Parts: sequence; C-alpha cells; structure tokens
Amino acid sequence: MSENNGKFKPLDKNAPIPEKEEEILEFWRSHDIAENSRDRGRDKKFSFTEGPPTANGMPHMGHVLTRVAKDVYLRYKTMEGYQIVPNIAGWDTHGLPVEIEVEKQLGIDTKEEIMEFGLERFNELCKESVFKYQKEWEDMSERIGFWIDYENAYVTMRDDYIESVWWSLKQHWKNGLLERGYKVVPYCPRCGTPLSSHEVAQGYEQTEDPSIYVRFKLEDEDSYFLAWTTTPWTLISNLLLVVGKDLNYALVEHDKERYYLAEKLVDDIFEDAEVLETMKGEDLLGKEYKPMFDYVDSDSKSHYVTHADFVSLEEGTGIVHIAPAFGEDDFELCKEEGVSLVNPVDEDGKFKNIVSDHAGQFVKDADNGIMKNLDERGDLIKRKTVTHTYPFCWRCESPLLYYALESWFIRTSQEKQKLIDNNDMVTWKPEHLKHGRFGNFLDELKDWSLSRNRFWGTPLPIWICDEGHEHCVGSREELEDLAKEPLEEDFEFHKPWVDRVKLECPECSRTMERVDYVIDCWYDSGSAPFAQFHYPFENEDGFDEAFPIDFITEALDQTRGWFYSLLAISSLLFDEPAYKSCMTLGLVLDEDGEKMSKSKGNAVEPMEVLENLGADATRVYFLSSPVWKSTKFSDELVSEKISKTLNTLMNVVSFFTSNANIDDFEPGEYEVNDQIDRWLISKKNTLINEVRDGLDELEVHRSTRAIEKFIDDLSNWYLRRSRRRFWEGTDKEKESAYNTLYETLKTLTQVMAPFTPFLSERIYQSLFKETEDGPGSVHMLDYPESDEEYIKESLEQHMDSVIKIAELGRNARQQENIKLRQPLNQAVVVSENDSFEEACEIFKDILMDELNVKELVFSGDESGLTETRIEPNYSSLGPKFKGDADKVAELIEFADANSLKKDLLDEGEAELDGFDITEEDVEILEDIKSGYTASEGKEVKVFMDVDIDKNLEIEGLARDVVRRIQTMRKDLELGYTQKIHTRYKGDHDLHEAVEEMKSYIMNETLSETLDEGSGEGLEKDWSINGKDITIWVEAIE
RNA sequence: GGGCCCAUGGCUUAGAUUGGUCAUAGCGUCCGGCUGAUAACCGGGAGGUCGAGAGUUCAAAUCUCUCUGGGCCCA
Repeated sequence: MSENNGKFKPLDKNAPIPEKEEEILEFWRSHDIAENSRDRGRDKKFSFTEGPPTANGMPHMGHVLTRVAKDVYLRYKTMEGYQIVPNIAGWDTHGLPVEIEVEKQLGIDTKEEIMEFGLERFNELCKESVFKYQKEWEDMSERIGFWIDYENAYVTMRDDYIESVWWSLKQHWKNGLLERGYKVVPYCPRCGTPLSSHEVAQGYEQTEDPSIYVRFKLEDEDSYFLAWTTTPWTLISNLLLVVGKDLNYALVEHDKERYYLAEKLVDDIFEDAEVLETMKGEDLLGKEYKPMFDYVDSDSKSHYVTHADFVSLEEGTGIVHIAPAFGEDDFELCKEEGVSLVNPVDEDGKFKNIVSDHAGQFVKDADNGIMKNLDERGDLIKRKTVTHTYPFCWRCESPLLYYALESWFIRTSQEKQKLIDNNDMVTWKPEHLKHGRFGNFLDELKDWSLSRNRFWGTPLPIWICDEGHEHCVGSREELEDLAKEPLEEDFEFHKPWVDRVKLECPECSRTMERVDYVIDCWYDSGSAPFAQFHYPFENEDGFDEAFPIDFITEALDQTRGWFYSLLAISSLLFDEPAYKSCMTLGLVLDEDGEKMSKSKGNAVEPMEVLENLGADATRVYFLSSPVWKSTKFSDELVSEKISKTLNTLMNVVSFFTSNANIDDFEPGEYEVNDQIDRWLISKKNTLINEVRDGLDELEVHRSTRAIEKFIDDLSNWYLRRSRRRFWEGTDKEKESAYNTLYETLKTLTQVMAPFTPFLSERIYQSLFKETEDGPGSVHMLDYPESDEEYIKESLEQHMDSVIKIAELGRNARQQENIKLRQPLNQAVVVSENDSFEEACEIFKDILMDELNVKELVFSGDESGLTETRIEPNYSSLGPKFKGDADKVAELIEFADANSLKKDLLDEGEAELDGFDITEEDVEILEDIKSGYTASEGKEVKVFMDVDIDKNLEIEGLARDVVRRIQTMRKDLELGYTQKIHTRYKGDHDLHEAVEEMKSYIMNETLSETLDEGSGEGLEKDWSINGKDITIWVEAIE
C-alpha cells in the first residue's frame, strides 16, 4: 500500500510487542545508546545508588519492580539534563546466606566441616556462588530496560571496597564507638553462631515447652516466692527475682505453705488458697532468698528481689526469674543491678562441668532431669506444657538459645539523636514510614552488634595483643606498616589471609592477633555511598558530588536493613543522612493476593512475563498504582495495559503515518485554526505538568495515570472527532490537524520515554528521528517542558462539557430508541451555567455531528420544552376538604397548570372555584413536551426533537446504505483510496432514499457509479429498518 | 505481645494536605448503539450497609475511638 512508500515509516503495529522490543534492545546495543545516554558529562548531577542485590538466587517479580522504579526516575532525571552519578549497579556478596548455599553444595553443615574443607577453598566457592545468577540478573535488567552500568558495578567483596569499609570502622573505633561487649543474642548452638534478627524472624514456629511454677525459699521468712518459667534449665543460673513495682501481690497459704505471688493470678494457680496479706511489688523489693541450685554462684550480691517494667500479669506469677546470660531483659537488668554474669553453658549449648549432674548435656535435654529434681524436693508446685511461638534456627531447626556472647558493637545508641535528626531531613515515600515504622525503630535504637562468628565476610580489622591492647586497622597501608611480615603475594582482605597477618602492638610491641570475627554484611551495603568509590583512598570528587544520595528506592523490607545501615553509617561518619529521598516499594503478590514463593508454586517467572507481554506493559502496570502498596500481579492485569494503552497509542501513530504519507504531509510552521487542535495542545501541556509533578513528588502513579488518560482522550476523542479533517479537510484544516497531531505525538513520545522506553523509541525511530534530524535515540532528547501560554483551562473545561452533552444526547436518543445514525432536526441544551453556552458555541460543529442534529440551540431555562402538570395530592386534600375532595381534585386537574403553579409558588396559595388550596395539596410535575426526549446531567439537560420527517428519514436510510457499503469495502479488503462501482436492488423507500442522496452516498463510499440493477463483484443482502436491499460492490481496476 | 499499614460493587481500583451536590474509573456481565485506524469505541442496566460499631459535626468513604479481618516489621 502507498503508506509504505511515504516519508513516515509504518509502525508494524501488528507484530508482537515483545518481538519489537527485542529489536529495540538490539538497536540500543549496537548503537551503544545506553552508554551514550549515561555518560554525557553534564554539570547538573543527580546521585543515585543501587541497593545491591545478591546474585546467588534468581531474580523474581519483586526485583522487576525495583528495576522499573529505579529506571523510570533515572531516565526522567537524565532527560531533565542531569548526569546520574555514579549510575553503576552494585552487588552484595557477603553473608551467611551465601555460606549456606555453599554448605548445601558441599553437603556439609557445621563450622568444623568448613574448617576441615579449608577456608581458602570455601571462600573461593562463596565468591563463585554470589555470582551464580549474575547473568540472569543482568539479562532481566536489560530486558526490562534498566540502563544502569553493570560493567563497572561495585562489588562488596573487592579489596578496594573492603578497604573503604575498614577505613570507616577505624573512624568509629577512634571515636570510641566501636567496642567489645557482651550481648544476649539469639544463638544457634548447633551452628555455633549467633543469628541476625532477620534470620531469627524466618524461624519462628509453634512449639510445646514445659511451663512450670517453682518456689524460692525466702532467707528470713518461712515462706516462698512463686515464679514461673518455660525454660527450666535456666533455673540453674538464677540470680534474681523481679516484680512489678506497682503491681499488686499477695501472700497466700496453700497446703500449709506460704507463697508470694501476684494477687490477680492466685486463682489461676491455686484452687484453694487463703490470702493472708496483700501488698505492692514495691514492698517486696530487697527480700533475699536461698539459691535454688548451688552449682554456680555470682561473685556479686545476688538472689534478692528487684523490679522491672517488663513484668506482666498476662501469664506466670507476676514474679519473674532472672538468669543474666540467657535473656536480653535479664542481661540488661543484671547490668543495671551490678549483678555479674554467670554462664554455666558452653558454646555448644551444653552444661559445663561445674554443673556436675548435667555436665555435657544439651540444656534443653536437661529440662526433664531438672524438673524431676525440683519435684523430688517439693519445689515444683505445678507443671504444665505451653504452646507458643519460639525461634528455631532457620537452617538446622535447632531451638535457638538466648545467650550472652562476646560481640563487637557500634555504639549507635550513643549517637541516637544524630540518627533521628538526620532522618528528619529525609523525604520518605510513603511519608508515614519516617515517623512510623522507621522513626519508632530509631527512637528505640539499640547498639549495632557488628561481629559475626562466620567465615565469608568483611573481616573485623581489630587486632589484640596478650596485654589486651587492641588496634583497629583502617587501610592496607597501615596493615603493611604494622605487619610483622610482608603481606602474602596473593593477599586479599578475607579470611584466612587476614588471620595470618600478625601485627606488632603499637603500645607494647607484642604480637597482635586478629579477632576471629567477620562483620554484619548489612554494614557492607550500608557503606556503599563511599565504598563504591573506594573513598577516601581515591575518587574523592566522585564521592563529593554523589553524597548525600539524592534518591534511593528499594523494597519495604529494607526499612531496617539497607535504609537503616545507610543512615546509621553516614550519621556516624559524616553526620549527614546518606540519602535525601527514599521511595519504598511494596510486595509483589500473586493474582490472589498471596505472597509469591517457589514452594507454593505461584511464583511468576520474570523473563516469561517479559517475553510474553513485553517490558513496556509490565512497566506501565507497575507504575500505574502507588509503588509502595503491595501489588497483585497477573498476566491479565498486564495485558490490559497493552490493549488499553500501548495498542491505542500505536493505532493513533498508525493512523497518522498512513494518512500523512497519503497526503505527503511535511511538518513545519503552521497556524492552528481549529478549537479542537487548541484543546489538544492545551491538554498536552497540562499533561506535561501533571507527569512532571507526579515524578517530582515521587508519586509516579499519578504521572502514569495522566498519560493513560491522555492517550484515551487523544484516540477516542480527538482523533475520532478529527478524522474527517484529515481525510476531507481543506489545505488549511489539514495543515492544522496534521501538525497538531504530529507535535502532540512527538511530545507524548518524549513524555512517555521513561515509562515506555521501548515503544517510545519505536515511535521516535519511525516518525521523528529523520524528519526532525534528531539524535540517535529518543532517550537522548530533553524532557518536554510545558508552555503555560497554551494551557487554556476554560477550553479544557468546555470540552468536558461537550463530552457531557454528547453523552446526554445519546442517552436521550436511546430512551426513544432512535439510533445515532438517524439525523434529527434539533437539540436544545439547557443550563443555567454560562460555560455550557460557551461550550456550545465553540464546539457547535462537533456537538451537531456527535448528536447528529441539524440545529443546536442553547437555552438558559427549559420553559417551552416542558409542560407543567399538576396532580392533586389526595392525602392532603382528603382531610382538608372531606366530601368535596373529589371535586377539588377534578378542579386541580383541569385548571391551567401554568397559572396555578405561578399562584402557588408566588402566593403560597390559590383559589379554585371558591376552594383555597396550598402547595401541599398538589404535586407539581414538569413533563417533557411531547415530541421531545431529554436527559439530565449535572447542571445541564439535553432535549432532542424526535420528530422524524420525510427528509430526515431519507437521510437516515442513506446513511444506513453507506454504512453497508463501507462494510462490504472492508470485507473486500479494499485500500482506502480504491474506487468502486456500486449496484443495488431493493425496497421502494430505499430506492427513493438512494436516488435522493446519490451524490452523498457516492462521495462517502468512493463509488464511481451508483445505479439500480444487479451488478458484478461482492453481492450481499441487507435489511435496513425492515426494508430489504441487495448491494453489489465491485472494485475498479 | 508491641509498632506500622491496609480494608470502597464479582475483580482491580480513584477518592491527598482543606469533611460539602448523586462515591471514580476500568475489567467482567447483560441490553442497545457506533465503526473504512484500534486487541477498539459509545450509551445504558444489574451490581455498594465505602470491613463492623460508636463518636465529633448542620454534614463523614474522609476526622476520633473501639472492634474484626489481612499484610509487613519487631519481639
């Protein structure tokens, strides 16, 4: 067809979208478009840092969302003229999950086995493992259109990166913020390591534990404290009992023994106890009791009653037993009380030898023996079991112990106010996180336990000598200076290399050995703002221009992960927030709203989606609802974006291309000569403002929705209303229409580029690149700016009115079953609002055409179009006029409705043949005048004259005939400009109509001839309004 | 156990700061229309106690409280 030969390349809109996207990818690759777009060395900087994923697992749909969210902003900012710094990807490479993967691979699961296997080899495997799915990650990212630089990605396990981390740790150490201490941590005795809270959270399970009530004999009184515990083995380490200061307690007698316990709980425990005395918890403070076991003793004062606010009356006895080494609350309390720590349990979770009866026994296994012992002594008052959630090791399923361990801390709690102040400077999306989840977390900030008893991680750079002097190393140079021997040739900043380095103590010159720990890998990723630059060792400028980071976005679960570690580290190092704005992303759920997981089998494979539906549709889908809300994901939801948005736009483009080619359209300077063009230009500029606002406010869904609405307006209103001007307009009309549509598509393509980078590129390449002599890619263009001069709010409002009026007109027709193809004489628009009158004036042609009427009239009121009808209200008339009621009713019905109405409304009453009636005696109704139909909307009513005279009928029939011939043309797959011969045979009325409207029909259908009689070509029988006609259509060679 | 978030027709959803006519639109469904660009489009119907209850107010989907259900985070 001729359109192929024109200036504008057709879009090939019937090709599958994903296939075309692949071509665009290839185009970008072969022309280095991403690199060129990225590296433009501009002065304006916008800094972004990628929250590094670990590539030892396959990317899932949630990761697709993070790519999309990041990319839309980076593209937008790039088009706005910013240089994104540093615009590189990042990989998180350390941590226990990595070790676990390797352990699985090796079929081992203990630290000893790892040591046997050899640390060098083990860490080598870790290194490989973290990049196992790197290709899948990069492929997915490329396929979705994420243009970050993967070649120069930062990697947390590289020596340079680790050196920067060491530098930062040394700053903390010098500031007294990096210290050794004890911490009660969830500890897996089987794996021999403490677990991070993140890991603990994965392992909560319902379990049964003993629930026992035991008594402690008072020192100076013949009575007992009654305490409760679910961990009998901790009783061996009991050092204190605690009560709530303000809670009520009672001394009761039961079985001739006396017990102290919370008053409220007495009945829960004893069936028949006599309350001897009540008191406040405060009154019990300081009372001493006899140790329950004598295996261990504290070298400080112990075994007395104190108080704490964690005592609750929900369960137990209101008296809580405290063993400092086995609970966080216990530990903190003992620290405050000055009770020193005792721990009779070794690192494997077994009792040490001093607990002679249970030596070598795993603590949980000792429960039964301990309980038996207590029972025999009579100290076990009650024994039950309780089902509660308890943490288990997520990989070996051992019950975790809360356990006081040596640990290295960053004293974040000392700098809490800094973190809070810095958080105040951050823009959060959604906003509630700032003072909600995240803010609360900061308010209750604890020290950051940094050390991990594992192998694959950044080594904690602290060396200690026999004298107990400690030294923190902050650089490679410092390490070399202090090392006794030169570093090994293949030295790297990992175990076991670092462990082999012995230092000379700067204080006493003795040999120093490194502590065994590696650090929390969240510290690694939280160091990204400087470590990705190897700051401060190099790239100081790079760091300066990128810090603080302008924008980060990651999934909501990073709140206490990366978002926290970034803020904590930057606050301590620089007293600045690491990022200025943080947009969180919600979970991606399956179509039923369930979390996607491999085990459930409901996980959607990202690449499948991208290959079936394409990246643009997926992007638009994710970006069209608030990104921080959890999103349900299904093919259908994404497909809707194809049919509603992408296809619609492609069809507009395709319409433009084919017609512009036929008309040899040349874009250029032009004069806008039609209001609908002005309207579209106004809408376009409004769109730019809306899209920019949405992006600037980090509410990208507002932008996306504005685009979708605009495409709908463009296709289903502007184009539908403008088709005739493209086909049949005068030169002036065509010039205005073509140029307006061309300019609009050009702007729209640019506006959409960050959202639909593929389709935008396609459209740009086929329509604009050559015509405009533009850069190689749409992504090299600037982001459109709105021209306020062209925004005409009243015009946009008028068009809304027009659409409303057209809608009402069609509604009115339908009430009378008059089809749209049937022309009518008159429509009357009634409104008290002047803007409807203006709308009718400005868009008169459109309205007449939409309503298919010969005349359009506006009126400020509906008099003349309605008839007042007044009906008697019997329920009022009855009691009032009694026997005359029927007579009065008759008078009302036959009275002149208009004057009666006037009297009633003006005077409040009227007289009818001697009867006084008031408003409540009647019902005033306004009927539509006969011969009209009407429909009412907000502020406006549309009346249609439904009288169809002979002329109108003929015209209607002619249009029906045209419509049939057009259908036949379509069936014959004729080209738009193909001329035909048309013959027909039919009903008399139809014959009359065709002859009357001959030239109109010939013109509409491109018929060279239109005659009665049978003909050649396609033959078809039709029935129009019950009248039969046969039509022949034959293409002219 | 604590914190935060969410709840709008069968499904997906709009309804911010500043409560204000008839609660938004799409998908699906039924009826009708329109069509020489569209995987379309247009009009209408059915379908809603805006999770439940109370309160503030002339007025609440919107503000407050309580509860229920779901989610996330933390213990």
